[in-house]
Order: sequence, then structure tokens, then C-alpha cells
Amino acid sequence: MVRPKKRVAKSIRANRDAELTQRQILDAAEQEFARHGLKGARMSAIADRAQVTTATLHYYFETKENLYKAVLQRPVDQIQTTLGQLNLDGLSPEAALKQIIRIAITSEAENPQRQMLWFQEASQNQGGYFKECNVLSLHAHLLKVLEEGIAEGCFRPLKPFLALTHILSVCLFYFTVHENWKHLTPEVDRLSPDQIEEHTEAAIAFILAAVKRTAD
Amino acid sequence: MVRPKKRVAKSIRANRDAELTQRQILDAAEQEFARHGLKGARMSAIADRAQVTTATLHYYFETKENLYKAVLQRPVDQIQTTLGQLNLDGLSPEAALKQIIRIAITSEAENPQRQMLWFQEASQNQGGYFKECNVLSLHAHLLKVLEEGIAEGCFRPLKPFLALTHILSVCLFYFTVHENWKHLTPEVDRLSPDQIEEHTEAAIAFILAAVKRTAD
DNA sequence: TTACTTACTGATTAATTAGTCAGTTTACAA
DNA sequence: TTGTAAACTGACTAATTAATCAGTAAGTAA
Repeated sequence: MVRPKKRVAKSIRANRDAELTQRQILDAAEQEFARHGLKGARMSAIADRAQVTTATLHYYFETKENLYKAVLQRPVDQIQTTLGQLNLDGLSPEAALKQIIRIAITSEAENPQRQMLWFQEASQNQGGYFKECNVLSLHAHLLKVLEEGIAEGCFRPLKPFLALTHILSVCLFYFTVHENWKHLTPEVDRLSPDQIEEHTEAAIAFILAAVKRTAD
Repeated sequence: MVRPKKRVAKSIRANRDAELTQRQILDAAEQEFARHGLKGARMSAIADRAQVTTATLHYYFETKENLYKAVLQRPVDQIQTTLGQLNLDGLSPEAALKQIIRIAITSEAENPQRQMLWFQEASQNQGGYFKECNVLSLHAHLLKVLEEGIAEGCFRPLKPFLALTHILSVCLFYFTVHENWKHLTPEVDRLSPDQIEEHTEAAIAFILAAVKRTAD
């Protein structure tokens, strides 16, 4: 005798808003993938954080890998938007550089976990998912400013690409290591607005001093 | 009727050297954990790379977590040794700083994948396994040099801890992003000795210019 | 009210993965 | 040669995990 299964009624998700649900899933997935990478991330952890079941994850994104790709796509789009608003025309190389430093730090501060997403992707999957999209337009702007400044003589005769690396280092490494330094000085919240402002000012002073031609 | 199992004879591992085997396992595990973190790493991948079976991994290290801890311990011991040979007495702050920059870059260049090991640990496990050990003795040296230089007036009046961060950024971020920049300029091997030497020289020039008091 | 579509889930399956263990091979001492 | 301990493995188990799918609740239009 086969007893038909009786399911209990569900209340669950009040919203029933496909767009909102997907955004919640992507937010949760971004956290999880940033922490654990593609392989290390757990669909169940993402589902829990997004307050849905794993079946819902598959309903919207089919596979874990698709969800991962969707997560990677978001910051790309966002950076593209940010840079669309950027206009450096008419600024001196020095002023333009200051502007770029501020933008780099600000956009990183908004999503500090994306650092790790980016590094995980490069180290685990050889950056395959990033290959085609040019996230690197900020780099292009910076490189142009550096080359102009060197040509005009207001910057030292730097090697442009190494200088680019070192400048971005100063801006971004702060966020890369902030987790590592939590256990050094647990009382300081290095992601608080005023700590980030201090970092920004110090970074500008540091970088400007490093690249500007000294009076001779 | 029970047919008793006959196992075929094995040649396999010629060496049969416990110490060597363990080192091979640790090397393989360091690569795998650096790429994928604790959760994402696969015991089978480690076993394959080390040319042993997963049973051997458990024979020597019991659990995945123990193996992970053993992997983390090695760099700690190694850095401790390196710093034991360091002597900055009698050097000017500027010369001492140059020395520290060279050491930081050199030791990072020897094991560029350890960057990720370190970051993975911080982001995945809140740096729990690192808490008790003071890997940070290089930081202590650097901080001391900076404070002396500021006090003597040969460095600008920097905030010591932010300056420390920015200096280490310039030295280390190069290795953090080198995977990300492979797909930008695939033809350049940024880990080759001469590329690293270029980075070192540029980093020294950059940092010194950034911290030194300008003639006034 | 009814018919239909979309959003979402519980329960289950198939595949992967850490961990176990009895047993085999090698080195070496007596 | 024999005995013994250490090094190592093949074959297995238990647990975890991604993926599936039939089915249910909610919205919507006729």
C-alpha cells in the first residue's frame, strides 16, 4: 500500500520578489566566494545566508559555477559605471593622480571583500573568468597620467608600469591585509570611515612624495 | 564461497624515506592550500602532487586540519630563522630601511605563493592558527626603524603604523597581484630574477622618496 | 471562480571527499 | 635466515555536498 506524501503548508518567504531574491543570493554568494573561493564555497552556506534553500539557488543560477560567474560580473559592471563618471581632462598630473587615488580607495572601501574575490579568482582559476572583460580601465587612466607627468617633468623618471603597481599597492594593500591585522590590534576598526580617511590622506602624501620630482 | 583477495605486488615509491616523503607532502599541500584555502583544498590533489596516496597523508598527519597547521608552521619557523641573522645596529635609519626592504622582497620572492596562504588563513579562519605565533617580528623591526628615523628628523613626521603598511604594500603587493597581471601581459615573467631586481630597485627609490624629509 | 504562470521548496539522488584499516613491502637487526 | 618495526597502499566506509524534480503556494488575468 502506497501512502501518498502529505506536505505541510509553508509560509516562508513573504516577499516573493524575484529580483530582490536574486540580489540577496548574489550578496550572500559574494561573501561566501570571497571567503572560500569557488571550490571552498558551500551552496548551503550561501542559501542559509540568503534565507533561501539550495534548490532556489539552482532555480535562478543552474549551477555553482554559473552563480560564481554572476558574482564576478557585478563588480565589473559597477567599476565600469564609476569610471564613466570620471573626467580628468584639464587637471595637472598631480591633481589627476590625487583624484585617482581617492577613487581607488573609495571604491575599494565600499566592498573590501572584493579584493579577495579577485585574488581567489586569479590564483584558483588563472583569472579565466576575468580574461575577456577589461576591469582594468582604472589602470589605463593611471598609466596615462603617469606617462604625462613623467613627460612633463613634474614626476620623476619612473618606470610607468612598476610605478602603477607601487601606487595601487599603497592604495589597496591596506584592505588586503586588514583581516590579518585584526588580531594584531583588535580594538581598531580599520574599515571605519575615519580610519579610511586617515589612510587616504597618508596614502596621498606618501605617493605624491614618492613620484614628484624633488627640487634641484 | 569466499574468494580471498589477492593483491598485486607494488613497486611504487623507490625512496621509502619518511622525512623526504613528509617534505614532499608539505610542499604539495602548501601549493594546494595556498590556491584553495583549507576548505577548498582536496586531499586527493595534494596526494597526487606529492606522488603518494591519501592514506599516506593520513598516516603522517592524521587529519586535513593537522596537515594544514603543519603547512602554516613552516613559514613561521623559516622567517624566525631569517630574522635571527638580521642585524641593523649601527645603521642609519635610511640604510636600515633599505636593508629591510631587500629582506622583505627577497623572502617573499622565494615563496610567492605564501602570500595567498596567509590571506586565505586570515579571511577564512580569522587567522586563528596564526594568533599565538609572532610572525610579525619583521614588522617590529620596521616600526622601530621608522620611529627612530622620524625622531631623528631624517624621515617625514609619518604615522608609524600607516607608513609601515604603505611600505610593506609596495614591497609585497607586487607578489599578491602577479597572478592577476599574468593575463594582462602574459609574456612577462614577473617572478624572474631580473624582474624582481627591477622591482626591488624601484621599490627602494619609491619608498625612500616617500619617507625622506625633503630639503627645506 | 477558474486557469495559468511564476516563485519557491522538501525530499531525494548521485557524486565527491575525508577518513579508516587490514594487509603488503622494505629496511635492518639479531 | 628470521623476526620485527616502519613505511606505505588498495579497497572500503561514512559523511558531505551539488544537483534534481515533483509538487505547493502566491500572484494574475479571463
